[in-house]
Amino acid sequence: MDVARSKVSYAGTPVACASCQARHGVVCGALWSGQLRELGRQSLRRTVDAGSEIIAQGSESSFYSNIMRGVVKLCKVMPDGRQQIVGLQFAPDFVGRPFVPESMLSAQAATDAEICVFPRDLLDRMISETPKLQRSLHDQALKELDAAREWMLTLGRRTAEEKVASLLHLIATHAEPQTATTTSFDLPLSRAEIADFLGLTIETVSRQLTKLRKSGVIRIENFRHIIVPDMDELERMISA
Amino acid sequence: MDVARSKVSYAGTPVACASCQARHGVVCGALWSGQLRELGRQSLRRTVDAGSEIIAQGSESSFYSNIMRGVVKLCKVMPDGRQQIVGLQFAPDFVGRPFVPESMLSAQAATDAEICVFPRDLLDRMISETPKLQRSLHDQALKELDAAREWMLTLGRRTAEEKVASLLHLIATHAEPQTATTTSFDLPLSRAEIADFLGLTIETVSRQLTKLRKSGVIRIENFRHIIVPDMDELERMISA
DNA sequence: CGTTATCTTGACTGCTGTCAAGTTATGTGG
DNA sequence: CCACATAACTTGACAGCAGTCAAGATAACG
Repeated sequence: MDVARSKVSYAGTPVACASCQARHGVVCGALWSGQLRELGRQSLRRTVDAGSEIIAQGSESSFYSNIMRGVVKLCKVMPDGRQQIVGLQFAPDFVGRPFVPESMLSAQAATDAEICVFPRDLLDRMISETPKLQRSLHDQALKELDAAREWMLTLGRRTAEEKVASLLHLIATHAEPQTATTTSFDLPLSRAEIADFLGLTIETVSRQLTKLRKSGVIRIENFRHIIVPDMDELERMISA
Repeated sequence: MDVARSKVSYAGTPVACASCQARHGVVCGALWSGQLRELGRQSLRRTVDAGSEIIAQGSESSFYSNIMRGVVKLCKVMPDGRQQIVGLQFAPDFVGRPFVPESMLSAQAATDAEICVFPRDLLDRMISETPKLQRSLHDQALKELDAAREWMLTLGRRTAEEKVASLLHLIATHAEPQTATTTSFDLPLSRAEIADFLGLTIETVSRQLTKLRKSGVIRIENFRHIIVPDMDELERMISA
């Protein structure tokens, strides 16, 4: 792991867990206090900069993580350099591939992020001992599968304009849920990353964002900040 | 379910299970004999014609299935008719979405097929009582997730030629595993279905198949039967 | 204030889609 | 067995959406 670019501190006791973002998340929410204490003892928090790699594609990883803050992108790279983002994960999601140590994809921080790292073999043991944890991780896998298949529809059958609208909708609904029809958020991805998520080029992404801006569906401030005056109108762009 | 187009017979005893294709599959391989007997009592075999629907998108399904023979396609349809195949399943795979009765996708037989159908609430109960079964289904979900993400790379970043080669490779490695470098198989999908799996049109699929045939990578007999003289050469077309 | 990274915009190319015609396989009725 | 109809597939001509290449604008950084 890319320890050089991260600040490390020990989260030695459940005291640290008490106020944790992921305390009631997929993993920790399924543990009883003794297990939580043991996991807390063997876990550590890392602050990772945007762009730094948490798991490398093709490598053996002996760790799992929980996302405490920030956004993590899951990415596949081809030998010739083409790449495709195959998933976005938000706090307090779990990151890792249970049961298979070798990762077929890379996980990188898309934004500055904070993660809680713990040993693979410890969690694997807890999974086998804790049906509730197994069920919880099973649920998370199924949700990721649903999301992946939904995105396959976007990649295979939507136009560039619909793709960009789909991404904005995904971010808007996952990053910071709001009640009003007006929504605003910071994009956790650069134009290049958006292109890699949508199967487009940077230029096409930029052009479609401009088109959505000129048609009044969104406003853009400072490249990264997006304002959606009417979410219903954005949803109509997706036609599904 | 589309019972009208299927022949139904009861598989009342584990005797029927003894010679079953799925006996050691994801579900039945994880049950002890008492459970297997109960599941056998409440399950029934159906022979389904190619094209018939097993689960409808947006409907509540109270059944799960095991595929005994044939190929099942998982498909998402947009309101305007565009559609995307998001997964192919082969015997002895499990079909269904545990824990969520409403299906966000349709499952249809791609070829004539035989499936074993059993009640959702019964299996859900067995899952909660049987850690080994939970684990087995968790494994299947993770494998489907890996496959879905691999296909996202194909949909987003590969050319039409690479997409068609990827599909042939997928079928060749899943349908009938062979040892020799020469491989041959029947396509379980029509040109239209291939197009819906690859995010292309029928015409582009046809053109790329012709191109692969003229370049000697494949031979085509009777539209559906494909011969791959050298699998390595096919893999080189995919560049990954 | 200069340098660099990121993003936008424009001109043009080309891959894939659209539309249409032709071909091959399959099934039905005479 | 043949004539016909239908469905599935292939091929060709052309169009258009998204990619490529290049220049310029904006923001971030030292």
